[in-house]
Formats: sequence, C-alpha cells, structure tokens
Amino acid sequence: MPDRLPPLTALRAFDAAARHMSFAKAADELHVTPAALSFQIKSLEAHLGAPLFRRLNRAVELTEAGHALAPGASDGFQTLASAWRAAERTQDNQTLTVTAGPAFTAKWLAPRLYEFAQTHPEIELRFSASLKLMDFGRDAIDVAIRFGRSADEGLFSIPLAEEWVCPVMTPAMAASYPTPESLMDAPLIFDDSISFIKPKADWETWFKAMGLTFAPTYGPRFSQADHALDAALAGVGVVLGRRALVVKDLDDGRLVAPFPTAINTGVRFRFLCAQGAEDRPQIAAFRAWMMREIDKTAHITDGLTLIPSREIAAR
Amino acid sequence: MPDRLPPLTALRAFDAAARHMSFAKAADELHVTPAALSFQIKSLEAHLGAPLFRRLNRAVELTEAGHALAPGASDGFQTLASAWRAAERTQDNQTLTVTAGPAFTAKWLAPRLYEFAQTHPEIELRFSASLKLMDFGRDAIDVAIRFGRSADEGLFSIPLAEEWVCPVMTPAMAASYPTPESLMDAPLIFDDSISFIKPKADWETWFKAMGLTFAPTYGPRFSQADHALDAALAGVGVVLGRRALVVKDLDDGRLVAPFPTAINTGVRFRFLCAQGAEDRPQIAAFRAWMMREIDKTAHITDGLTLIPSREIAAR
DNA sequence: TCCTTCAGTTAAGTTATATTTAACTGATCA
DNA sequence: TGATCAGTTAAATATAACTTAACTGAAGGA
Repeated sequence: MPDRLPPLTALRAFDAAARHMSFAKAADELHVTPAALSFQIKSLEAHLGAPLFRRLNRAVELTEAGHALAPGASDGFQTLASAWRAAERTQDNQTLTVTAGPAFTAKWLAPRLYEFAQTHPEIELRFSASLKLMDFGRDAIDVAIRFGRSADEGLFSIPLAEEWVCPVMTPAMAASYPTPESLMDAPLIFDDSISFIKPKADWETWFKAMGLTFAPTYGPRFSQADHALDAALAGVGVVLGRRALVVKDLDDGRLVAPFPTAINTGVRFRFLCAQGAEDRPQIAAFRAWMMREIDKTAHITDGLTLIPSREIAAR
Repeated sequence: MPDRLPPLTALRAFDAAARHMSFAKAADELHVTPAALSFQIKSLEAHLGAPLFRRLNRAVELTEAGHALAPGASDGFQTLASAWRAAERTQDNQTLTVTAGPAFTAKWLAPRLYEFAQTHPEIELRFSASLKLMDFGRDAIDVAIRFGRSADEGLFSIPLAEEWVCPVMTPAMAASYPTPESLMDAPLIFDDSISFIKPKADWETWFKAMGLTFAPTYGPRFSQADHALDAALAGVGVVLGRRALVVKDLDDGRLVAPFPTAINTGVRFRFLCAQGAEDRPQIAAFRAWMMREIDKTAHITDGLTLIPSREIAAR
C-alpha cells in the first residue's frame, strides 16, 4: 500500500535534522559528514519540489512543509526502530522478560524465583509488574501472565490452573472459628481485586454456598489481592483467598483453609506470549517450569468441593 | 534517538514481502526484479543474524523474528508515507479541505459556499463534516472550525465572532408571542448541542436574564443545533438560536429575534490550521473570506443587549 | 575594523549499495 | 515427463551515498 515514498536515507537525514534542528548534530548522529547530510536534505527537497528548512544565519528552521513532515517522520522511524529491536530480541535466548500483575508477582512468582534460577542458570529473568496490556512487539516483553476468561486473538495463550477461592486464615485464628456459621462473627477481609468478575465470588456468595444468608460489608478492604493476603497472614482476619495466590502459604502451613468448600470462579490465569514465540528455549523452559510448579501443588484441591459461582448465583 | 536501524531499503523490501507474503508480488510493488528483492531480504537477514522468512516449496512464511518485525515495519512505513503525503499536500494550492461540525457546515458554510466559489474559482473546496479532533498532519485537513473556549497548543488559532444565543422564531410565530412572559406559554425547542458549556446558556438562563423564574423541560429536544433550527424554521416552535447559525436566517427574514436580550456564552467558534499554514494562499483566502462574511452580518448584534452567562449565573 | 568561528553549501572523486540480466534449483501440476 | 512457478545465485553495471577539501556569509570578540 505505501506508495511513492521519497528516498529513505534522505528522509532519515531529514528526521535527524528536524529532531536536532541542526544539520551538524544530525550528521553527527548518523555518523556522516555535514556535507553528506546537506546533500541528502537537498535531494529530499528536490523530490518534494519545495524547501523543508529555512536556512538562517546561524540556525535552521522548518518550513511549513517541514512542519508537516517532521512529526510523522520521527514517529515512523521510531516505530521501525522498535520493530527492529523486537526482531533482534527474538534472537536473544539469554533473557526472559515476564510481566504479571502485582499480586501474582508477589505471591506466586517471587517465592518461586530462586528455584527457577537454580534450574535455569543460563536464563536471566526480568520482571515487569504491571496490569496494563502489553504489546509483545512494542514493549520488551516475552511472556505475560494475565487473569481473565477468554484467550486473546493472535497470541499464544494457555490457561493455568482453575482459580477458586475459599476462606483462609492463620492456624491460630482457625482455632477460634470452627464452623462456617462462626465465620459470621469473624473479622472478614475483603479482596476487591476480583470484584469485577461476573458471577460474584465474594463473601456473600461463599456463605450462600454454605446454605447461609449473610452479606457482610464491614471490614478492611484491599484493592490488591496480595495486600489482603498479607493482612490475613498478619492475623488481621479471614480472607477469601485465590488459589494461585494462597497455594504456597497453605502448603507451607502459614495459612489454613478449614472449610472444604471453594467457589470456582470460572476465570483463570493465562500464560500469554507472541504467536510462534512459545518454542523459544527460554519461553518453553519457563512455561514447562510453571506447569511443573502448578502440578506440585495440585494436591491442594484434593478433598475440596468446588462449586461454580454460576451455580451458586442460580440458586 | 532511533539508533541502529538496518538498511532501510532492505527493511522496505521486507515490509512489502511480508504484506504480500510473496517475494514476486513485493518485487512487483517496488518495481524491481525478484532477484533484487531476494537479495535485499538476504541482506536484512544477515544484519539480524537469523532468517525472517521460511522458504517453502511454493510459498514463504514468516519466522518468529519475521512475525516480530512485520507489524511494526508496516506501521512505520505507513506513518512515513502519510507524513510525506502531508508534506506534499502543503505544496498544493488548488485544494482546500475544511472540517467543521454538522451544524456549522449546514447553517454557516453551506449557504455561503456559492459565494466563495465565485470569488475564488481557482480553489477547489472540500468538506469533511465531523466533530472529532483531527490531526492536521495525519488527516488530509487544512482548516478546522471548532467550537470551544481555549486555543489549542501548537496550532494557529483565531477566534471568530462572539457566540451569543437568543430566542428566534418564524415571523408568524413572533406575532403570537409579543412579550418575554408570553414565551412561557410558547412551544419551546431545546438545543442540547450547547448543553455542555459551563455557565449554562439554556432557556432557564434566558428567562432569568429577563427577570423571570421559569425552568421549562417539556418540548422537542435536538442533539444537533441545525436540527433544532430546522424545526424552528418549520414553525414548530421557538429556539435559543446560536448567533453563527442563525445569522443568515435572521438576515434573510426567515427567522426573527423579537427580544433584544441575548446570552453571551463566552465560547466562540475558532478557525484552526497548522502552525505556519496560515499563509498558504488558499488558507489565507478562506480566512479572509470568513472574516468578511462575519463582518457583513455584524449589524445583527446592533441593538442587542449581550449579558454574559457568567453574570446571569451569579445573580 | 578585522579576524576567527560557526553552520551550512558546493564540486569532484571514491566507495558502497542496489539492481539487472541470465542461468539455475526444486517443487507442483497437467 | 515437461511446462511452469517461486525463489536463488553470480557477475556485471548503474546509481546512490559519502568523503575530502575548498567556499560562503553571518556573528561576535579583540
């Protein structure tokens, strides 16, 4: 589609000159002599049929045509440069950049990092804790862990373990609240991080699953799941813990889940990477390692009754 | 900033090949032989140190590196092409593309078009009726007429006439409603197009300016000012007409403004064009012509009392 | 005033890059 | 089996890009 472009070297010279507002500096940037740069810009102006710069005593300024061209030129070359960097990055099998939300980073990745580094000393792992959607091309991201229901178009995407929630607390606190009914008097912690999912997976839903009608609203609220868990770990109260985030603490006995009924949210964490990137050694290794780690803690679901939130909502 | 780019000709060859998924078609697009194209891509692959295409029996497909590069490359070249077109357009003094909202287009520009064409037969005028913000670089727009209070950064911007509103109606209808008080029983039309402006300029405000307390809510509502005016012209009722949009109809006697009190909204239409473009012949001509047209109807404000909406709100 | 410096230009010659022509490979398909 | 298609290769050539070196014209300090 892009037809009739001027000579690209000349356009590049113009871009550098426009950014620096100086031919000399532009020549420097491109590692050519000022003469070459001057010539390139002259040739570009010849192509256009009009000057792009107004040559002043000791400076240059853009003409109207130059003003029209400069921002797009800069933009275009930046896009090309970042695309090229993305292509170069695919040749790098030493580093692996993973992005995940703060909660998953803190409660799943961080505690397991040491183990990954042991198994794959050749891979330099980098983290970018952020929830905003990333473009695998533009941003320097290899793998994203995202929480959601559907697979994204045009990406390699595999679901991780089912995400259920159930009440978790410190062993000490569990002693004081032996039954689901007794939890109605317990200090409840609210994790608002999953309040957006459609059939709710909140305290009211869980009590409903237990045959109880109770819609608690008072208690500390956290917008980030890891903060809610930290509060529970500190003995502040009881929280509806998300499987992926509590599995380690349950395994290590820092938290317990005394009631064997969990709400299956229907939403999962997903492993995402660019189409075709799933075979790159460090990405394949990371994926295999994640899968192994999840398998290791699969037993946590044993003896639990999972009730889909959809089913509870329908009652 | 953009450092270490591969040879741009080679990158361009890659872009064409990736878009067509065929070296032959890409060679065709770039008007070179397939051999040249093959060579360019080979050189790009050498720069990267890895293949970008997998050569199959009778087709090519992108490798992972190719997948990483292709979208950005296409994007980048498209940006460059459109920037170049924008620069080319500044050399064109035959055409003039103006964008304005539907109401201004219908009620100000359209009725005066013929006259402009008479005075400037050499200029081919094009219209793009849209309210969305335009990028003078990207979109093929020379002049924008926009309604607002502040000037935009980095643009050439001059305010047009002060925009006031006052009740307008057909002469026939004016006969039945001789006083401001009587308007309280008149069929009132609501123009929601200026409902966003801060010190309101609505019916309640106008009645307040007349010392009357009346907040009408029933009556036909229009989201576009020109539709509200069309309704008034059809004799449906009385509308608070905006100066720029009613001036022609008042001048021609199709509408009358029997009450000499108008609300000064403090907001104006503005003439916008790219910085430096204000001197291009067709833009300068269009601007001068607009200013003359506004001057021609300046007398419409004679005898009117303009009360700033701010002042009415403060009462 | 004059001389120096700065920023960009010009011309001639050189080097590097891009392109063509023409012969070649290897797979598909009638 | 042979025609055709899609892409490759090699050698020759044309073109574009760059350098060196000399030049212009204005600003600014001694």
